[in-house]
Amino acid sequence: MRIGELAERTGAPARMLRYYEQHGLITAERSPNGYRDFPEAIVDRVRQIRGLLDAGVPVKIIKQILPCLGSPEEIYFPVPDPEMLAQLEEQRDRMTRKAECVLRNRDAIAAYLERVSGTA
DNA sequence: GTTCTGACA
DNA sequence: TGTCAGGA
Repeated sequence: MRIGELAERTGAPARMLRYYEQHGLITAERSPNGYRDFPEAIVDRVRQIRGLLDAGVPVKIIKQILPCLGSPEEIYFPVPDPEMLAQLEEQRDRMTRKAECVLRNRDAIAAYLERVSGTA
């Protein structure tokens, strides 16, 4: 499929899909006319990438763990690389802190909403 | 009409 | 990331 269709099916703008390809997050064949030709399977891959990106995982890290993502959403390393493991641990901690921050703000907003709902 | 590359308020 | 340019 061409980039336009993939964009519609994944919700990721064509602009971003080209960006992902540039950074090796996804690969695409080339039609005679130069257009990118994406395989059916990358729809799920793009969704995984977007999920990671939305979670705040930098492209650099995604590039490392992407090849370890099976069809499901599980992560496993057949041969754990010490350096990669260290980076993933840092990433995990960053995500933990961010998650806690998000939760705190959600609770603050929820509390505010409860108070004003009584006012209205 | 759709996509391509490169660049930037 | 959005968007414009200049081509194909």
